[in-house]
Amino acid sequence: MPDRPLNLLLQAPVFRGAHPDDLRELAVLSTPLSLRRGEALFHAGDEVRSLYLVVRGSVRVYRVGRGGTRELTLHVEGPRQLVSGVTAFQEQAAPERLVTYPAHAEVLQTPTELLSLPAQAVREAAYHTPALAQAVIAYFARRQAELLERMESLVFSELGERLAAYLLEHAAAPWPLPTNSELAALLGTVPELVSRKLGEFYRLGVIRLERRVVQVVDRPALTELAGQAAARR
Amino acid sequence: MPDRPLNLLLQAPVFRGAHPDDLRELAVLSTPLSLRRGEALFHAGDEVRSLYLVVRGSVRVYRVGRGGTRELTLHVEGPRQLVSGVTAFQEQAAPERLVTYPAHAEVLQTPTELLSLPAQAVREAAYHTPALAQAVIAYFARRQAELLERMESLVFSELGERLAAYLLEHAAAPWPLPTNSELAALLGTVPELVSRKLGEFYRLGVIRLERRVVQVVDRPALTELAGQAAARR
DNA sequence: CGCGGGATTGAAGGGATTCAACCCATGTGG
DNA sequence: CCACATGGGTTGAATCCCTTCAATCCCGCG
Repeated sequence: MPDRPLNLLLQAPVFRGAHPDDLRELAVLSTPLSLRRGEALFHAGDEVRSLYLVVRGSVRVYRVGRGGTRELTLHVEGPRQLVSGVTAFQEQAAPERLVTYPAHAEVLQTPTELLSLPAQAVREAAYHTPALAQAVIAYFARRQAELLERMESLVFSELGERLAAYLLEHAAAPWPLPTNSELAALLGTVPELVSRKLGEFYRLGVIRLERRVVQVVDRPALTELAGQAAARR
Repeated sequence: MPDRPLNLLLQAPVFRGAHPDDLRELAVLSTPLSLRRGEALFHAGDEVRSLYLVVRGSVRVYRVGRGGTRELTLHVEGPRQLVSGVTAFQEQAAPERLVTYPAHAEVLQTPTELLSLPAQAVREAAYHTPALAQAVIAYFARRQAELLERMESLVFSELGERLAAYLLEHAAAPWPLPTNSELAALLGTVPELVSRKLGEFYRLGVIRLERRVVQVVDRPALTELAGQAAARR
């Protein structure tokens, strides 16, 4: 089916409200790619040429610090979400100063399917189509609000609160936890601490944990533990 | 002079590259206001009706946490900069869900002069004028990159490194320090710690400090102290 | 001269970090 | 079928930084 890319684009929140005609050209220019868990989509410092729409699977965008011993996950993007969407709109300040990715991106699930879109073309489309401009700008604004929330919880909340908030977000049903390393990167800490805190919650009886499958038992208590980290939801 | 607002708008980086005709309508709708140090521009939770262009003076945008005992300064905006620029572009998700400021804003200098622009009109203008859309989007992208830098340094660097980096940024000549409270809010900590670290740097001989006027004496050493927090500049 | 806001300093305590050891499940190859 | 390697996970202990509360100091100002 030749216009499947177009449908995918139309369903992405970044382009919400756009008319099919606005996206037809981009759909033609898009190229699909499929990666497996652990594979890198790009590295920090690479030149930005394209942006990626997740079709299936998920991608983690992260930065490394402390001489590589530590990672901070900025976003985890699932289907219909954009990777590097904001960066791709940075114009280069000078001809010799290339725009580069400010973070790394790696694939979390096998298989993960993506649509690669040329950054230049997307920019052009957004500038010249009011509906697209509106959607992109609104998307950026949402993104920034999310980043601020993230930043605030990292600065103001302690690890226990952040972990409790994380657990509450996914508490609908028992679900398998990511590895402690991944959790640590999400929460801005190290695997050891995640292990300790999880054990603490377990001993308190607010969660059940068996073979990495976790279930929230005492939601009020967990909400209490999340403190103000959860107050905003 | 009736078209002074227009000139101010034309000089703002947010609207860089715009044609005067694109901004004429906005200039007419703008209203000037003048505030003094300590006065609030808006509070978190207020409905977003306008965005502000700083003409003279400076404005601090910050969030409070830990039950009000602690503040985190997100940005300090000077002349030609926009306050609440990103938030003002958030469309309301539902008719009953107003868009509200996610942070507080207060004036740092007396006098601070601003131009208030109606959010709705600015949005419309940006959507329908390609040059404006381009400028606004580029501005958002830049802003997000800055936020990421900020977030990274808060997560990865220790207080001493952040303070050293801050001092280096302003090291061109001796200059008067803000109060310790303001510094603390910028660095994500409390005034006591700022005092301690400043004293430490002083005893190390890397800065001179007299009546709140600071001067970087040993720049290499300070760069060393800033560690990776300065490596990216 | 006393007042008040900010700055400094001390001390107690807690959370986070780091390094290291150990466990456990899985998978591989002899 | 077992030895072994591997990658997580868990736990302990030492240390460090940050936090918090409180006392004191300093300086400008009425």
